[in-house]
Amino acid sequence: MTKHTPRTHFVRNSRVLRRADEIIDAAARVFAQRGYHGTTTQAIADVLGMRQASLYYYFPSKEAALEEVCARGTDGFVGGAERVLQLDAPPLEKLTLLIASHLAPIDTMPDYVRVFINERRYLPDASRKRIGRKSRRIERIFELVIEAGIEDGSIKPGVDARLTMLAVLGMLNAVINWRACDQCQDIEAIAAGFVRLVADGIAVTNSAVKR
Amino acid sequence: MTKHTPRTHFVRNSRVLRRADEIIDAAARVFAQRGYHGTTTQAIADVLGMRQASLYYYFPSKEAALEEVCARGTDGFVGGAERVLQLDAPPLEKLTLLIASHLAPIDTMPDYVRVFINERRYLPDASRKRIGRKSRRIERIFELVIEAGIEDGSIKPGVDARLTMLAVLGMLNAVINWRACDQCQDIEAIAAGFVRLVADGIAVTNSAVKR
DNA sequence: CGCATTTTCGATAGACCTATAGATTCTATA
DNA sequence: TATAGAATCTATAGGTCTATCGAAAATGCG
Repeated sequence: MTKHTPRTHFVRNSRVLRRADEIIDAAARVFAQRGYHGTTTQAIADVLGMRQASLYYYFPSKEAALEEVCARGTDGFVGGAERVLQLDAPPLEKLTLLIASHLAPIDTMPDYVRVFINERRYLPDASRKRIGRKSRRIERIFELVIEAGIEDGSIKPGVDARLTMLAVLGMLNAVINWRACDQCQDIEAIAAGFVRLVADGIAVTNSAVKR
Repeated sequence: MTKHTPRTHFVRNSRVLRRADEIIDAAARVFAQRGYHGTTTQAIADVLGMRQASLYYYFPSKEAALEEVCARGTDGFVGGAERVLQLDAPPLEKLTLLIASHLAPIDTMPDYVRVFINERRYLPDASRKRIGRKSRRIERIFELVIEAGIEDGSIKPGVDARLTMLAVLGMLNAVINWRACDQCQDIEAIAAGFVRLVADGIAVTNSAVKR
């Protein structure tokens, strides 16, 4: 009753929510830079100019902060992908939109995405599985669209949908790791380049000559 | 003079070398699984059934072990890529070989590669730069081969060599992260699938109809 | 302004981790 | 088998980190 018990971890008014947001944002930044285990709660507090202990008014543990950062990282992806899947468009166009949609969070919230990609494996079992489900859902959406393309004849029949999906997601997720240091290409150009690569390949197919 | 000073860290006979190898191998395994900062020297010792303190007979620090693991991780890549570059073959064939060659270490020494890819950023400045140079060399080799293809007309003139290189390395390096959990496809099939994707794309180019 | 509530703070317990030091056991050889 | 040197051990200093607790400051409301 009269004990300390900040109910804040359960009920949250908008002020608390906003401050919690700032903390999550700082956590995302530091986790992204130094990795989860390489990050001290002190470092997170430093970003905000507050004391290390004060963080615990908003979050029960460092692990909980990681969980929240990862959750926001995935949601950026899932929402967009799910929306593209619902569209009424030919598969190749959907794939184009999926690629652009997947690059969006990488562009707008790179820290969250980076943490989601690189640090989610350090989550406790329960939440890692939850995040894993979303992650597999994203994969499945790419796979479904590619399969649809094979079925309607717009994608080559021999193509391995699963392998292609893994390849495409691989190149997309890699952007997170080179965008920072590389000559920061604009995201539209990257998307366009990827789409051309995936759709048409880079080889000059001199079909008349070759067969 | 008569002090303890095990010279082992500097002079190494073959016995010491072999044991050091075992330790590095254990370190690679644990680093790969839990990340550098998530790994305790105790966990490395556990793998070998030896005491935590005994590791320090072979290595001056945990950081030095990471350095060695990363070095071996890169060397697997660089050697192969450099050899392919020297070959006298058309660019597209070189690219095919580069892809296969890059997948080889991922297949045969996944722990080292994983650590190299995910943990190298935690190396101290000096060695991180050294590793970084090798890493950039690998990128450059892919880029050179693609550029050569553009010049000799076997690769489409509009292709962005740098972006393509980043895409290809992205999909290749991603293999490390799904090979373990996914239905472990054989590496040859993965290589073949990637080559087809990169060279020809997945879209049905109904050139007669489309233009 | 005075009081209740919310938010932040200082201090630190308790756990854990790297790396060192000196003792001890193992190994090989004469 | 006695001995030197190599390899491993036990113990722990010294440091860091998370999370807690109760006090203090800030906030907002009557």
